[in-house]
Amino acid sequence: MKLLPKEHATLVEQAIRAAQAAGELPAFDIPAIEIRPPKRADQGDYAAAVALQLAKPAGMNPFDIATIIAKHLPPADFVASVEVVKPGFINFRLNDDWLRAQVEQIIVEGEALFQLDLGAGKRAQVEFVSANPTGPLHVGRSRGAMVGDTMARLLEAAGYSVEREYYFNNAGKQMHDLGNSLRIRYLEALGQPVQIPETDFYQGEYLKDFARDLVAEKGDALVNADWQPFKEYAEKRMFDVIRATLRRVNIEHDIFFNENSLYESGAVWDTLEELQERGYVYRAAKPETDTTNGGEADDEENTGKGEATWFRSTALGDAKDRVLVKSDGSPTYTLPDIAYHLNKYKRGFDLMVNVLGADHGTQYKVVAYGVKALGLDPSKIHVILIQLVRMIRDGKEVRMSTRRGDYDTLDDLIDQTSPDVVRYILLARSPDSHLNFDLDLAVKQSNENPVYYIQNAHVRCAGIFREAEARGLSDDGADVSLLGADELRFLRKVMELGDLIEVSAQTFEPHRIAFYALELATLFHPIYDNVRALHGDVPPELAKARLRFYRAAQVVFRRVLTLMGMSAPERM
RNA sequence: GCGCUCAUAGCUCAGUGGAUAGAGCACCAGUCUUCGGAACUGAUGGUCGGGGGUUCGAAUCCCCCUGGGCGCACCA
Repeated sequence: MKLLPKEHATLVEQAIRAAQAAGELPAFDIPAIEIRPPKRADQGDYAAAVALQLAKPAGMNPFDIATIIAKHLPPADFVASVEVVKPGFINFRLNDDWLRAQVEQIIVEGEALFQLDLGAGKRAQVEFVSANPTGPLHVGRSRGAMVGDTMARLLEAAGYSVEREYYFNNAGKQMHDLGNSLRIRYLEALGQPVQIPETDFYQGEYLKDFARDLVAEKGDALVNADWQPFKEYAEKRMFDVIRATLRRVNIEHDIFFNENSLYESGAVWDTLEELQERGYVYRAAKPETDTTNGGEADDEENTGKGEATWFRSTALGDAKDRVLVKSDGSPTYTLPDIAYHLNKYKRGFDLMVNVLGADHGTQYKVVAYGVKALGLDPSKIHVILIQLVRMIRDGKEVRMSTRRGDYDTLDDLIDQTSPDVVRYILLARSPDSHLNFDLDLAVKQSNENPVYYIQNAHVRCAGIFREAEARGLSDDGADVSLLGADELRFLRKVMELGDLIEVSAQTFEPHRIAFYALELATLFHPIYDNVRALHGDVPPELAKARLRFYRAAQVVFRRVLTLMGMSAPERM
C-alpha cells in the first residue's frame, strides 16, 4: 500500500530538481517536504506548502515557485489533478479510479493492512506496567499499560520486531511489608488474635483470600514462620492475578525482568565500577556541588550519615549529583536502574521505549545521564511520560490508595465496563494530558461512548455479509468502478492510515490511532445509511460493488481495532 | 522556592509553523411507515488562560504573568 504523503513529496522533490536543472528555480537546498491532507475538501486531497518555505531561499514569489514546481511535476497514477492556489499552495487531487482500485488492495492486505518496513530488521523493546506485585493493578497504572501495549502494536505495524517487558523488584521493603501483611492475615485466618499495624501494612481484601487459601493448603504449619515464605507465596499469587488481569485486556509481556537478578549477576556492582572508571563516581558525606542551595545551608538530611557514593551527574548537566550507594553500603534505586538499562543496551535493542508515570519524570533523566556516562547513546531510549489518571464518579474525584485497599482495580473497572471500553478510554488521550476517567460515562452503553460507535462500524459490515450470505449474494468479480462519492470519501481517509502508523510510531504517540478510529467511524456510519447494498432498488451489479466496498471497510476497521488491542465484534 | 508538565466550545478532549481552529457528548430542531438500527440530518456554541516577541504565516516556537497537576531523600 502506498504512503501517499511520501509519494507526493517525492514528486515535488523531483519537480524542484527538474526546475533547478532547467534554470527556472535557483540553486538551494531542498528542505524536508511536508505533504498533508488539508482541512477543507476544496483544497484538494493532499497539499504542499513548500513553495512558501522556499520564498526566501529562492528569492522569489511563492506563487511563482509553486507554479514552476507544478509545471515540472512528473505524472503519477494516483494523481488526477494539481492546482496552484493563492499564496503558493500546491494542491493535489487523487485519481478516483486509482482510489477505487485500492478496495481490492485493502482486501488483499487484510490483517497486514499498511504493514510498513520502517523498522525492518530492527529490534524494539517496550517496557511498561512494571508494577511491583504488592497488589492487583489499579487504574492509575493501567493507563500506561494500554499506552505501552498499543505503542508496541504500532511499532510492530511499522515493521519492528518488538519485545514487551515488565520490570519489577521483589526484594525491597514493599515486598517485605507484603509478606508481613500476609503473615498477619494468615494468623488471623487461623483464629489467632492479631493486631493490624497502622503502617507498612497492605489492607486489601486479596490478602485475606490468599491467607484462607494458605490455611487450606498448609494448615497451621507456618505459624512460627517469619515474613519470607509469606512474601514468596503472595508474590506468586499476585503475579498470577496481575497477568490474568492484563490478559483480559489483551496484554501479554514477553519478559518479566526481576531487578534482583541484577544483584545476583553482579551487574549492579559492575555498573558502579564502570561508572567509576569513567570518572563519574566519588565518595563523600555531601555532594561536591549543590546547586539547589548554593552549598551554603547545612542540610540536616546530609549530615551525620557518613560517606555515601555519589554519581557526578552534574558533569552531564544534571541539577545535582545523585547518591548511588548509601552510607550503609546498600544501593539506592538509581544504581540498579542504570544497571538495568545497561543490560537493555547489551541485549542490542535499536530502540527502547519506557512508559512511565509522570511522577517518575525526574528519575528517568537521571537514568539517561547514567546511560550517557557509560558511553551509550541515550537517544535510543524514548520515554513516554504519562500524566496521572483521575477517577471521577458522580462528578467528584475518587481517591486511590494501594495501601488502604479502597482503590478501583483494573479488574473492577473491566467488570463494570468491558475490556474494550477500558482500552479505548485510557488510550484516547494525549499522554501529556491529564485523564479524567468518568466512571459513570464509561459504564454507560450508549452513543456517548465512542467505543460502541467505532465497533458498531465493524458490526454493521459483518451484519451485511451475514445477510448477503443468507440471500445468496456474493461480491466476487465486483466492478469497483461503480463506487460513488461517499465511498471515495471513506477510501481517502483509509489511505491516511499508513502515514498515521508511521507518524504515531516515530513520535511515540499511540493515542493518535484512537482518534483516527473515531474519525473513520464518523465517516462510515452516514455512508452505511446512504449506500445500501441489500436494498431491493439497488441493481445487482451495483450491489455487488458496494458489498466489495463493505468488505474492504470491514478489513480496515478490524485492522484499526486490532492495533488498539480491541476486539472486532461480529455483533453487539 | 526550583524543575517538568498542562490550560482550546457548556463538558471530555484532538490539532506534526500553514489556508476560514475540529470531534465526541450535552443542549435545540428534524429523519427513518426501522431494510442492516448503541443509526442518520441540521443548528447553536471560540478574544485557543492573559501579555509581549520571532515569522510571509503562531493554538503550535521563545520570554513574562496567572492558575491546576507532578516531582524536588543516603524512599522505591
